[in-house]
Amino acid sequence: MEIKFKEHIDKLIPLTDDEFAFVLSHFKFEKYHKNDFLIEQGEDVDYCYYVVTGLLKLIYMDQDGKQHIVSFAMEDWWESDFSAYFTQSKAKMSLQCIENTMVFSISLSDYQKLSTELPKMERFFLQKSNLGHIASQNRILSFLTSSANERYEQLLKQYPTLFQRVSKTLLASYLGVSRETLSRLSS
Amino acid sequence: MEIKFKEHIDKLIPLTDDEFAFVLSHFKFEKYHKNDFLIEQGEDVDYCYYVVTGLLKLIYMDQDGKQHIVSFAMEDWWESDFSAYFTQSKAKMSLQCIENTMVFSISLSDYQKLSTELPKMERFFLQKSNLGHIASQNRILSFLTSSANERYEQLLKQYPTLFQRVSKTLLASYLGVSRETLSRLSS
DNA sequence: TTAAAATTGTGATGTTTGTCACACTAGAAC
DNA sequence: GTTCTAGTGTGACAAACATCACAATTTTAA
Repeated sequence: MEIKFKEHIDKLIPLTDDEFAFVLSHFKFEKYHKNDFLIEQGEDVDYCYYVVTGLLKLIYMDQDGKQHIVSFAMEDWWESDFSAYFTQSKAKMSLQCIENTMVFSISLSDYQKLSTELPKMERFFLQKSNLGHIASQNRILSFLTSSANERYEQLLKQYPTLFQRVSKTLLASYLGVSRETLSRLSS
Repeated sequence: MEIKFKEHIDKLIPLTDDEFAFVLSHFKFEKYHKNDFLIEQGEDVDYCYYVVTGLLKLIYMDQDGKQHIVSFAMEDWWESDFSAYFTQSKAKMSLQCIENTMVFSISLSDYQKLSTELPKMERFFLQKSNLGHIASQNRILSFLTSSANERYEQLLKQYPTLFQRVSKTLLASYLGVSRETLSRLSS
């Protein structure tokens, strides 16, 4: 588990073994089961998570009780309700396991401590945040430029493995169409 | 101009006058006219911009020649084609003036130098990036949960000033609906 | 194993939105 | 002033998509 985590960081910012041990001391390793909640809408968001293995969904439930998938979090992804995490406010979204999942979690105070004590990690978090921002912007672009059918094909191309791991109902919710419409799309 | 810039940074990370002078030495002050391009699709992206005054649009043009507004950049916003900027690749989007606009611009090498030499600024950029990521996620959420009509009302509530400054055609493009549909919406 | 729950496909129908067409207005350029 | 252009509203129609209903299948849990 730790090796995978180190390799993930090394891809952007190479660390010595000592540095990585120091990084690791700020994290907590946790195992969750399918359907467990890591974050629940309306409650405090104490941690940001790095997914080692498994699969999570970041969901928003609207007033009608309908679930919308803001994001899937697969292996090597960082996820949280970042807005609530950074401002220490109540969660607007829930983070729930689709599969059994193992994560490294870090509290906001440890995140800030680590960033200050080891500038390399601040650099790492900055790069990760920029990449996340870019990914979100691409998703916005796909809503602006593409039909449901095209968004479906783009997703299929970008994350081919997702389709064996996630129900079509969830995929539809991620794409922003009804499950019936998704079921009628070509390909 | 400089004072406004310093106050903007101070809101997140207070700087001494010396520190700010050092920051400023990495930036270039520029004036642009309405309809000028700061970034053109297909070309290099040499700078990231802080908008002092004025208004910009970040646009993507699809194969049919249709323009889609990824973002408006108002006073105090940071904007670029971040994907192309950070990876030093060709722009996928254009950044164009809606009004006469003044900016502070910074090259990627200066951005990296500044981040390294003054950790406070790396902290500042990290916080800005996180906020940008959160804003994008909220926009995604509005596509998932809301009709064109609701998205219009949300935008009206969040940026009431925008409506005196941009045409309805541009607003429609930002909201992801046709200009005719926007024209037919209530409120 | 067996009953209950979740998942998926598909028909019928209504709503939302896009596209094309045209008219009107206001401001910019000459 | 006049011409030109960009912006806007609106009708008619077509396409995309949502919703409701129901059946078939698979998965889950007892």
